Amino acid sequence: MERTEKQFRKRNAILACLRQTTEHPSAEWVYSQLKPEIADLSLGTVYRNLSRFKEQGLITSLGTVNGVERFDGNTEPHVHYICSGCGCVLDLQHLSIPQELNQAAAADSGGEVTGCQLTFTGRCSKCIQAHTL
Amino acid sequence: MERTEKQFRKRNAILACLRQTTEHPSAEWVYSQLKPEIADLSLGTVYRNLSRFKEQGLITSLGTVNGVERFDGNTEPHVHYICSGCGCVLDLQHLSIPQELNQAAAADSGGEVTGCQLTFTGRCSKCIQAHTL
DNA sequence: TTTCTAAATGCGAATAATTCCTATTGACAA
DNA sequence: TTGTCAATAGGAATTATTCGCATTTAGAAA
Repeated sequence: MERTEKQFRKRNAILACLRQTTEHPSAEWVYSQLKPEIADLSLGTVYRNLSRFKEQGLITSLGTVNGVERFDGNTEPHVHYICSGCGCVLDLQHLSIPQELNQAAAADSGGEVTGCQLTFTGRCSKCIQAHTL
Repeated sequence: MERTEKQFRKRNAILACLRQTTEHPSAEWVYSQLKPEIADLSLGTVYRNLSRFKEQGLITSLGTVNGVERFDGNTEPHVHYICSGCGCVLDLQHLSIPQELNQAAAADSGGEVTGCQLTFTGRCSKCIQAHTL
């Protein structure tokens, strides 16, 4: 197990990074976080593993914000808020996605439904304040 | 008006293209649709105008599907279904976004809410059928 | 008409996020 | 020790999108 620890050291670090933050980070962000402690980490590895995690369902993608893809280590269905000013992403803890919609969506689309995303956009409080100053 | 017609001929054609289709197209798609009838249309003009329309609120963006941005000429709030197989986008006509959520989202985020997107993902009926064959 | 200005565009270069390719390394089995 | 296979580094390649600049055109002014 010491061996597998070493074998998957980078992979584990990348996943752990996603799990520990609420930043909904980009590949670059993960890279810049881990690089100091893992000197020989390469950006390609971050991309490769994020893509693998995504297809394994270990993480999800929020889509792109300002042209860069953002990931979420929390796979529980929840609602997002994306600020059009600074690009930050918040979890809206007090809102939930009505689960009965999934069946309705499957019926309406005629296909199968595997995921659902509810996202609000607007200017966050920080951006409003900064603009007001 | 004949003059303005000519002056904005390409711009109008691009907007009309978005309005007339339910394809939720990309810039390239719009370009390839219009190019035959407007021989001297350039892709840059399509990008430039789509971006302008978006910031004017005349169209909306769905975000990217397989790395390319997709647009919607229908600005009425409605629910989308994106197929992870072929990348097609459907409008779910029989579902609606609970409008009372906007206030709750504003309260929960602490900022202001200007938009909301509800998107389902899965494999569309065509892709299921193709896979079954 | 002639001239001027500003907006719209074409076209090709530039940018930047992401993916791809190849050599290398390390883990494990035989 | 040898062989195999997965994981990775590093940099090149790809590609959607944006930018810069010269050109055209509409409409106003002279």
